[in-house]
Amino acid sequence: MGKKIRTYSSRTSQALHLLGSLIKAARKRKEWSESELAERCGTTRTTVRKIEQGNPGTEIGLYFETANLLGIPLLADDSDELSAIQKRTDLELSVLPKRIRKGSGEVFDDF
Amino acid sequence: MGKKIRTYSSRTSQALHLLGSLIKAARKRKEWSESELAERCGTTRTTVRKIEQGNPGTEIGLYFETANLLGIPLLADDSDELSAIQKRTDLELSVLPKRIRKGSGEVFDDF
DNA sequence: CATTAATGAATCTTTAATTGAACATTTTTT
DNA sequence: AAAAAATGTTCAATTAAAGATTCATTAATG
Repeated sequence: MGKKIRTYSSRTSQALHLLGSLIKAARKRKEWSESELAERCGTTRTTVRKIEQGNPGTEIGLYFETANLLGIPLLADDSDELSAIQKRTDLELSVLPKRIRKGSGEVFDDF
Repeated sequence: MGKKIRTYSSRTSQALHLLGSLIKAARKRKEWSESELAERCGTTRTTVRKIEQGNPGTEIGLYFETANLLGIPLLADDSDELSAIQKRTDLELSVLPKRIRKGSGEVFDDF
């Protein structure tokens, strides 16, 4: 009966709202209408609209596609930097235990 | 008949894969199992798993919630910085035209 | 080495998002 | 002021994700 609602931290809402605004501003700088952006992203105006509003329920892939298309760098400024960070992360993962067991006691704060 | 498949740019896939790896590494540093993280995020292991794999179809809200919980800063280092950027973006939006018309000719590269 | 729990993986149901459409509103241009 | 196009808003139908469950595998522990 009670619908199951998902809640998000204010930090998440804040960050998503900002991301949406950044996308909207970038689109206007490029002089693209909502429909134009939607077409370029392979989606619809309805969805572009949700993205620009910072909707949490929208799939991350479309957010990233949109941001990329508009030249908004996420996580890193370029593909090479993404690779570099990926490499470091993989290295760290190879050092961390493959599985975490409760009560293992150890603390891994060496990074 | 043919299923409609959505494709993503390599840049998007790369960034999402990295984000998943960053989340996985952060979880292990905190010594949380997949189930533990899922519970804390208000979701399930199935979904946490998709996130750590960088699945593009998963909702962005859960990605952000997870990252926040693990102390991975997205877009800005803290809430105050988010607010500051939001303020600047709103200002820019107030200057940009409310609607974009094709063939308006003008170029807005003053930012 | 035996035990135990985390991870990997697959399937099915439930739930929600994307899509596509239509229409009203409002900004921008002529 | 009129026209045209972008934006705001709502809705039903389609499609896909989240959730729940089960089972196999394998790393970590005593």
